[in-house]
Amino acid sequence: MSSATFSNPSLYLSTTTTTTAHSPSPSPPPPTPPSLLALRPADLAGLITESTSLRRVRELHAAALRSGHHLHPIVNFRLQRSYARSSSSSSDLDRSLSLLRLTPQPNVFFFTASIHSLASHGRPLDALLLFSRMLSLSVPPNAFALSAALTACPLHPGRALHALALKLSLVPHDPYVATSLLHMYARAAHPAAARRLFDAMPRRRLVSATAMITCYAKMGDLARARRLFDETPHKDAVCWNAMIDGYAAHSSPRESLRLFRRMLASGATPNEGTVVSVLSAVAQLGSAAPGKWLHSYIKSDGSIRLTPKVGTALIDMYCKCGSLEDAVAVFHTVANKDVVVYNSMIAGYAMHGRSRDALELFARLCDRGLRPTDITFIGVLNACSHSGLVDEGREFFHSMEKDYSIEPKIEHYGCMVDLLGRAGLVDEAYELIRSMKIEPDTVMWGSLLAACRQHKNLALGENIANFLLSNGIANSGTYVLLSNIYAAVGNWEEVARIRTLMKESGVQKEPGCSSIEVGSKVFEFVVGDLSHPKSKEIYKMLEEMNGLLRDRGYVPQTELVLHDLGEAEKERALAVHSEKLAVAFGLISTRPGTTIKIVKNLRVCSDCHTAFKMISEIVRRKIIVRDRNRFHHFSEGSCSCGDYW
DNA sequence: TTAGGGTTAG
Repeated sequence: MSSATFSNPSLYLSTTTTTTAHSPSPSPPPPTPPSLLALRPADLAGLITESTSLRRVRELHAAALRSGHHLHPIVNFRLQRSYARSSSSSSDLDRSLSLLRLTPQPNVFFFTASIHSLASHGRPLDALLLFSRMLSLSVPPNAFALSAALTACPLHPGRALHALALKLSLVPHDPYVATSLLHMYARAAHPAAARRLFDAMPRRRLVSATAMITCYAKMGDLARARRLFDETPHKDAVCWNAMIDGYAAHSSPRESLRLFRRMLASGATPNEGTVVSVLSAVAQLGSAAPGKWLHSYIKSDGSIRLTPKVGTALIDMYCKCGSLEDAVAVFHTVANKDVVVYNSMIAGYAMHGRSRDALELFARLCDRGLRPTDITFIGVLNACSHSGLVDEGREFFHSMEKDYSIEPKIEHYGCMVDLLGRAGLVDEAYELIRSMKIEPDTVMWGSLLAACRQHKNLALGENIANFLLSNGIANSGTYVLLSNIYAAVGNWEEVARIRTLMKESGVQKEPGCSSIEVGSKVFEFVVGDLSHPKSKEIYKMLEEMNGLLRDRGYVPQTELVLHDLGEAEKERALAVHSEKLAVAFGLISTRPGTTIKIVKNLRVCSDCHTAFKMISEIVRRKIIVRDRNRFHHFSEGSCSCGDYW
């Protein structure tokens, strides 16, 4: 439990109160109409309950203070409830808490409203403290107070609350308490404990089933989640969302999308949460057609507004589907943009290599008075890294701690290692890793290893690879990169040795896979794929392209081929890479002049990168490739990455 | 009175 999580426990935990604590508002109250001052407490209380805006509540609060009725128990309670219900800012919440403190003997209702407010405003530990304060004042808890305290409650105190619930005979019969406990175990990744509660409940309610489904889905146990989901009748949007989001969050975007279509067919009404989950699924797929369809669905459905959350998800989706223009258009339409909206747009610019735009947006974010977050800096550093902006990157990296008090995390170090490594400052990158207080991860080593290959730094590359191999933290990428490093310096004996080592240790390179969308259908290709019905035409086009490429001086980079093959076979192996097959298929099945969009699961191979630049010029078409790291926009013989990747 | 959804390097 970190003390930083407690916002200001002394505000309501202390029995002695200070002047400031008594004052509900630091600023002078607004002028009070004389008519309000003449009201009797009961009438004032009635007006407070009827008021629909926080502004009105504040006005009535001011009137209560002026007339001295603020200590009247009913007026006091109604004010507190109104603040607790509508508090959108922490100052409203604190106002509500100070009212609680003003009340001589608050009852359980009074406490519950505040506990609930704290818990639902991301202060679960403060909520728990207040709950324990209530117990210490001998106010008996009920189901309401207990379930409020359990909202967002962590496992350890949660277990104690479970015991208390048993003592009060609230479980398993009270559905609210039981479901709150179920949620608590679900958050703590204790599906077995959650399931025991669920099975003990006398009646299976939709909310509890949804909580259980969410629990399984969060754990990645999609099969169990789905079984319970299918067994649950009369599902509402939240229940559908739990399952749709489960698939989206565990790399099953197709299943997520399929379920969303079934949801629509079933007549259930999607809400904001649904579209946010489905948008993230579409972003993973990277296919523009379902994304566009979803966007028009949102626009046509009057009930789903373009809130910052929906906007963020849309921006992210468009960026990852290769349509930066649509993302920018959405960005400009979102009202009340928060920092997360900016973050998604900055990250979007970065992944498309539009570094200057990313940095400009960062400046605009600061101008608007928004505070950048750690994630903002990941986007910013990534932008620098993709364009070789070494000095800027260094500056941002230092500034995040110095000016914004954000301690760099492994992700930020990862960006810096990548930035320095790509720029050829391999030793500086290595020094940075060694200077870190955090343990480096394999990906970070991999990124440095890749830099060693790129800049032909054999000594350091070998050093790192041996370290990874002997410590058992090498992955298939380590072997491939090490082999590439030897190939780059022409040490073919070592290349052969690594290949044998790879075979012996049983590591296998993750198979590359490229997909392309044609006529709103997605086609996938692996290396040497022959499964497509149009395979013959695809290979014919490939051969034709190869001829044209050679005429322009293209030389296959056979040193990239890991297998022990003859030169001709190596060339053959390169020619049938999944991304080349996808582009060939695109060329034969789309109209001339249209953009070809490819999604690849790994980094685009450097030979394909060279080939695509030339192809874009030969056929006068744009080719957009999303690889594991970023986007490449090929056009007129060059790539948006400027060969810096 | 319950529940859930957005951004994240290589």
